[in-house]
Amino acid sequence: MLASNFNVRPLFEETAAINGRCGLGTLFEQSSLEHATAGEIVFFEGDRALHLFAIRSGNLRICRQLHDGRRVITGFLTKNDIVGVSFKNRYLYSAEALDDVSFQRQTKGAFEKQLLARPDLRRVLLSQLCDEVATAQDQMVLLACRSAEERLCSFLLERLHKSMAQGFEPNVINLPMTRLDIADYLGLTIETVSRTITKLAGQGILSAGRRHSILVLKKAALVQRAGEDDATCNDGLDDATRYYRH
Amino acid sequence: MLASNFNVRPLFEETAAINGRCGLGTLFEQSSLEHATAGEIVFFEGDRALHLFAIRSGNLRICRQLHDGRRVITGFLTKNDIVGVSFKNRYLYSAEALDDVSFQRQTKGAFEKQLLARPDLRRVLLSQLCDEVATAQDQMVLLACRSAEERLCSFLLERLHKSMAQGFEPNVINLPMTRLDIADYLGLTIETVSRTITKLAGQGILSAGRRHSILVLKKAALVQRAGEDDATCNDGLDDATRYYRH
DNA sequence: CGGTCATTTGAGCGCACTCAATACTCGTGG
DNA sequence: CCACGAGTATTGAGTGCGCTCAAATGACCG
Repeated sequence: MLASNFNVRPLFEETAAINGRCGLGTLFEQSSLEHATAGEIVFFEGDRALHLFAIRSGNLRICRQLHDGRRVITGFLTKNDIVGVSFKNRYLYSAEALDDVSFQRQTKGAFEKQLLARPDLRRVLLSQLCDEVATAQDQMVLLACRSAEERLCSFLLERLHKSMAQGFEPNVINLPMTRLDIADYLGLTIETVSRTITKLAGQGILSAGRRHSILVLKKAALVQRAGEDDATCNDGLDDATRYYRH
Repeated sequence: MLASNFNVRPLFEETAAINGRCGLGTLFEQSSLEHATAGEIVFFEGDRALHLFAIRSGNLRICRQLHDGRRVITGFLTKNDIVGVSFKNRYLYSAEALDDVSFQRQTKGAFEKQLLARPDLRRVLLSQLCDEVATAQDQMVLLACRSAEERLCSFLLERLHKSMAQGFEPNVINLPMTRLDIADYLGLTIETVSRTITKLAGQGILSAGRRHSILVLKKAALVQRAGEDDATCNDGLDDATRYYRH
């Protein structure tokens, strides 16, 4: 195994800023636009991994299915994300549309070929891979030792940042996924997710208005209940001596 | 985010086979050998990430510490592993010696510079990164929805494969880590790990002899209790139609 | 307005956790 | 070689968080 440790945020913002001009998405521009509606599956876990996909609008969930029916969602994708980067013969997970999705596809061969001529994009690819490793490790920490409330608060904050970045009203969380999706992402049941949201609303921290949007009333309380918020803690870090004991 | 899906096994075996001749380890060969003993910390979470490390012998644990004292082990490293690959300013985790460890180090700059001249090694690096992403996602599935017994059986099988690959006697699991390390890796408590091992031994599946080695008596039972074993299921897959419903 | 699906709410249970005590391992020194 | 001590592991008792099963309510669409 190779343990890595990558410059997530700065590079991510960089790629976000240059997307459409220099991002990996440019490699898909000659492909025709395809569409999927809520519940449609772009590709299945186990399918031959022939293509990569660039999401242009809408949202996807990335799922892994256990043979007994249990499901884990390992991530949610949205505009400007790329999915299917792979050296493996078959996809290790399914990609399913949460709502109306439009995307472009590209064969693996053509993608790799174009990449050979673009050292700058190779670096972007690497940085996004790194981002993914870091995200996966954060998720491992969350799943390994956090309570239901901590998990949900963490998730809601993450979503709040995404929503604000996408231009939603301040303090409004946009949730394109269902409660069941959230549960499968956080390693909880749908009932526990629901109960926890209700509890937070009862404490005046949230106001769960409609199904797919939640208003945050006390962000500070949310941060506190999330335990140490990964995002805010791992970000700046330019000075030494941090939070560990020994 | 960028969701990836990589050719884990074949590439891994390739890198294992060529290690010492063409692997990433060659980039460390001019460095002097350093040593650490059990409990020593090679680098801390939060330290400036200046170096990469190539493990030459012994075992390490990779830890993340939460500010309230909880700890998660995200992986174990051993001979021929590289740690510290990073575009980030600071390490996101600590690396601690489980036993007597010898390693070589290399600055990030020198590593990257040498890599520029070696497209073959760039590919190895990428493949190992992919391996790590796949491993992390397997772990997410394990942590999100498996019982204590499933987790432990999964872990023991994983360790059994590693032990046999390293030339231990057949069906003997070598465990360089403590029960607490195992617990922090599997998202359990030390008591639950201990109880589960006792239970499996009582059922004649294991024989927990000394502290750091376990004899497997019924491997099939272990596989069955692990649920679907990720390794064996994700491996071959050359034919279509696999285990999902829809 | 009715039907379907998503969500909420309730009651009860069980797995894994916590706290606590005991037993084992292994290294060290008498 | 044995006795001792510190760290590690096992075992026991009891509890609680999140799960399961079940029913009611609410949202959305034709």
